[in-house]
Parts: sequence; C-alpha cells; structure tokens
Amino acid sequence: MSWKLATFNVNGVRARLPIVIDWLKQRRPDVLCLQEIKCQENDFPAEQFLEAGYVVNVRGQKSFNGVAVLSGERPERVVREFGDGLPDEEARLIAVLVEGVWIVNTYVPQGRALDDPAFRYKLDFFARLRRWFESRFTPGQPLIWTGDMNVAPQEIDVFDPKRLDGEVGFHPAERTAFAEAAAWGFIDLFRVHHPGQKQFTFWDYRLPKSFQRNLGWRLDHIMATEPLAAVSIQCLVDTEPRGRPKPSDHTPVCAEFDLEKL
DNA sequence: ATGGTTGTATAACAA
Repeated sequence: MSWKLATFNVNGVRARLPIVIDWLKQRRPDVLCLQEIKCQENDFPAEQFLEAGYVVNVRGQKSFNGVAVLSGERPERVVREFGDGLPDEEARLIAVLVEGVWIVNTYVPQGRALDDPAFRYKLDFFARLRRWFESRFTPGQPLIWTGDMNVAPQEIDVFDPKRLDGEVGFHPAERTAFAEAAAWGFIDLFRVHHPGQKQFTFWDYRLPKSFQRNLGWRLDHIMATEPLAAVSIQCLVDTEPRGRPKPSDHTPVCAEFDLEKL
C-alpha cells in the first residue's frame, strides 16, 4: 500500500474550499500540505475536512500567509514555530510527524521586488531554514520539506528563462539561497522522476490566459531526504484544479512512496 | 507599457 503526500497553495482556503474538498475526495492523499490559507486558526473551515476524514493542524494569521497540514492519521508531533529565538510573526511554517515521517510545510516569502526589504527577508528565510534543519534533523532520517518555495530552481522551471532572468522568483540570489538550503540533504522529487520535463505549478492570474498558454513557473516542490527519495514511486503535478472555475493560481504537486521499504 | 487578476478585506495591500 503506497503512501501519498501532496502540496497545494490554495490562495485562500475559504475561497477554494469546494475545489480543495472535491480534489481531496478524488485523490485521497494521506497528507495534504496547504499554503496561503489566508485566515486565522479559528476561521479555518476544519469541519469539512474532518467530515472528509482528515485531522487538521493549522498555523494561521489574519488576511495573509498561513499554512496547514491535513492528515489521515493524527500526527505524533506538531511544530508551528522555528523556536530559534528570532521573531516568528508570519505564519509560514508548520511541521508534523506522521507515520514516522517528519513533514515540514513552508510558505516561503514571495519577495515582492529586488529593492524591497521582503527580498532580503526571503533570502534570510532560506538560511534560517537551513540552520533549523541542521539543529533538529539529520539527512539520514525520513524527512520531507514541501510547500510553495516561491523559487523556480532551473531554467527549465520557467516559461521564458531569458526574459525572466533576474525577476523575483527566478533571480540568481534566490535560486542560490534555495539550493543552499536544499543542499543540507534534500532531493527534488519531481525532477528526479521527470528529468527534462517542462512542468509548471503556478500560472499568474495577471498574465492573460497564462494557464491556457502555459506561461507558468515551477514554484511548488516536494523535497525528500535520501532514504525517502529511495522509496519514492512517483511525483507528479496535477494541473486539473488550475483549469476549474475560480481556481487558485497554483496547482497541487503529489508524491507517492513505499514506506514499507524504508 | 511597469500593465494584468484575485483574496481578504471593505481601502488598500499582497501576490
């Protein structure tokens, strides 16, 4: 029996509730990581997910950001803060231990613009994450780092690498920052299973017909340590929800594992 | 050209 994990930036969980619930019931992942829920914990529509058979853990804030993990099994542990002594005001991190696997779900800052303090905050967020991994985990344990990383790692991961070179989301500094965090011990599961495939997870609302024209970016990632990558069966992007009415600007990424071989 | 749309809010801000 395979074990399935998915990540989905929903861009407002209340606005996206019909799509997310419908998708969950069809795909039945064991774990679904959400980003940009855009609500406080008390406003999270937990009941519908409970009815669908999922346990809900949320780190929310008013209006912006916010992450959640839905899981078929109740997590043995839940972590909602870095706990590194630095300010942790934005709801961008939640981690759970489920069925022996640590799952770290992040909504990495978008960065806004190169000359905006948010861009430096984004770079620092990756460095902080790397230190956090170093202090709490080892690359030899089964660990997943997933979510909206807001970085397209390679040229193949954006629709026009020449035009977008240096833009936020594809700037060399943030590609390096992401790569250095991942170099702690993570493998990009989609790229392992689909080398050379141009496949996006985000299509900007502001570009006319961006999804239909496939003018997208691969910003959402499932990163796994070596033991988990070794038992991964598949990793794919499900573009179906992006084509629905009133979609998120992102679409889910899914991975499948044979945990019995761990 | 520095545009465009969407969600949370209920005027702007963030993405």
